[in-house]
Amino acid sequence: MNRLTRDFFMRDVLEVAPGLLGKTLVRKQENGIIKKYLITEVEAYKGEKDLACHASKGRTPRTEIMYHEGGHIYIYLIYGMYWMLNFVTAIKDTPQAVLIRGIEGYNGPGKLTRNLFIDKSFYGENLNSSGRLWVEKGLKQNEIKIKTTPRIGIDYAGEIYKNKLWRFVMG
DNA sequence: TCGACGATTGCC
DNA sequence: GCAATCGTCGAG
Repeated sequence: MNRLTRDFFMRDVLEVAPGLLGKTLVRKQENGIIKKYLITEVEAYKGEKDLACHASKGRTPRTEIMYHEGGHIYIYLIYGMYWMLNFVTAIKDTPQAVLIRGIEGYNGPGKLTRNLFIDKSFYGENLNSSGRLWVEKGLKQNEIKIKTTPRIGIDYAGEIYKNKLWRFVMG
């Protein structure tokens, strides 16, 4: 079995996020067909101090899952139209998540979820046990070049956090 | 209850 | 450049 285990996601988000580049996102559709995509672009959102992180506003019904242990799926709707796919990281009570921004073939977090038919119903599912979405090994870490940049669309996050190089792109 | 706003996208 | 479109959250 190539599925990444709980331990992979139980680390700090700044380790997990770049570690997800080159890994394989696996989606099993309702008709049983399995599709696999290399992960090419991610962003890290780290804790209540990170003003770009939804958890900066504390524990709410929406952010609740980020306070659980790594490996859970955090999904939310943005601009009334697009579902954003995130993976919770680290141990319990440290709200962190990785936004999956791009996979091979689809660039853009909204287009990605639309094409893979991922929506609110995935909220709270666990990548260790889900029968329809998980992550597997992919490229070897030494085969990958990683570029870092500031995160997209978070100008409101204040000078410190909007400039953090927490977007990771493969290639 | 109400209003403001957003980790985006695609069209003008 | 800007509208689409609606769940979430804090204020009233």
